Amino acid sequence: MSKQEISPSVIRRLPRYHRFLGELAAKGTVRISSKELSGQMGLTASQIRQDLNCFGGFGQQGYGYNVRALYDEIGQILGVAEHRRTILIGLGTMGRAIASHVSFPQCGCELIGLFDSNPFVAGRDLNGMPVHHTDTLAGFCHQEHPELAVICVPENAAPALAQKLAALGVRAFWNFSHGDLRIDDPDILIENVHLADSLLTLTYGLGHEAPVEPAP
Amino acid sequence: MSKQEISPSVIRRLPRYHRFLGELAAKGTVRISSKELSGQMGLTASQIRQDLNCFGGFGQQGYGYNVRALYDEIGQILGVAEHRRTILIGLGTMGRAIASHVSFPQCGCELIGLFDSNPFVAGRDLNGMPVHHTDTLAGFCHQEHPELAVICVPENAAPALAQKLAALGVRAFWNFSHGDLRIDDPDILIENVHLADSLLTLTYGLGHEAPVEPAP
DNA sequence: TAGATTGTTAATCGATTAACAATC
DNA sequence: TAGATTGTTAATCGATTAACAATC
Repeated sequence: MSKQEISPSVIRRLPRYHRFLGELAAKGTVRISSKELSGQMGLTASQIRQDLNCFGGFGQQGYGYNVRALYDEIGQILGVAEHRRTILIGLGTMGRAIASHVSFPQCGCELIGLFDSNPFVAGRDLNGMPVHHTDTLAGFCHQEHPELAVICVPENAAPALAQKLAALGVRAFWNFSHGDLRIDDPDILIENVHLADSLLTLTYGLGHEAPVEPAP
Repeated sequence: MSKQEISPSVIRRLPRYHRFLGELAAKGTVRISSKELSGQMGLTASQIRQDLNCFGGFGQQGYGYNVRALYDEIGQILGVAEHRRTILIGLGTMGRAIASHVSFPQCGCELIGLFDSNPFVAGRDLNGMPVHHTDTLAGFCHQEHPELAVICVPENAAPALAQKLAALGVRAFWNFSHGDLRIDDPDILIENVHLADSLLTLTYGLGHEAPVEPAP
């Protein structure tokens, strides 16, 4: 129950557990054993039990886990029912795609503001939400106190923007600008997303096929 | 020089090294020590030297590493100069953003075809590239032999599509559909991108602030 | 009760860090 | 040469897997 020190590796796996359990629940599966789940997720049963036990005994010997209850527990741990006040800055292709494609409410986030520095974009709408001009950011933050900012501006604008937002009270950054964000305050959370990094692992993988060499 | 067995953790760090070195090179930095680089990247110098030595001695004692040479070496290892024939299927918001926002050439990939199943989208253009109808996929693959497919279709359509493409010779999948892809062939590479998973780590982090408890 | 499956401890494995001799 | 910094080995740390007693 108490939150001790959960290892980052475990935390990174939680959203995936949550997704799989959600799908099982949607399919009407009532109970599942760590063995069965391990088969579906491509993990070991041991690891699943180890992971879940970081947070407490959610299962029952001889039975397994109740899918719905486990789904809810993990959702609770992640905070999917929160309403983290979230803003998104930069409505280029990527910003628009993130705003439309990512389900913020399902991630415990409430999108309360969209911003762009282009006067032809600011003033318009996106999915029924008004887009504000970046110049109004400070005033907005003083009134609305967003905790989380999604950064979709060009690389050169990102560091200064993040610095400014941090000073305005934003405590977490989801960064899609090329180039890693770094803020010295250790209490500020930063998640740098680099899609190209992900693609490059495939490029690497394709380049090293069947490197079968004759034995020495 | 020979490619032995490089650990996945090292491979996942390579794109980031490549990015940082590219920026240093662009700034005109000629040489860098593992210590200096470690400071900039937030790693230990030890880890950097360990990582780079998986591939051979790129540095020079008493001097450090030549930025440009190291950048080129890592690019070489990743395969950034390749021309992996790549197709993208599904031109919803996300598909369009990926097509525009990700620099495929810089990742060693050549985008040779865009596909969508919506007849109002197929036949049109995206950034000067024609969008084909998904029905023409088989014929296209027989002629053009794409190796890599970017999957941006809805979750329910993704598994069947991937299966079909795998049968048509596609060897790597970059999957943006919600829900993990799994193909039993171990030679097929799959990179499942789940942006919501990344956002949820921030939600989790925000929810567990200052859990300072009184000492027992 | 017998069977199944967890929670949990112990063993293994891999990845990171530290240390230092080699060498530019 | 002296100083710096690598390449590389050894030590540490953390994460995964295996095993099994507890228990539903």
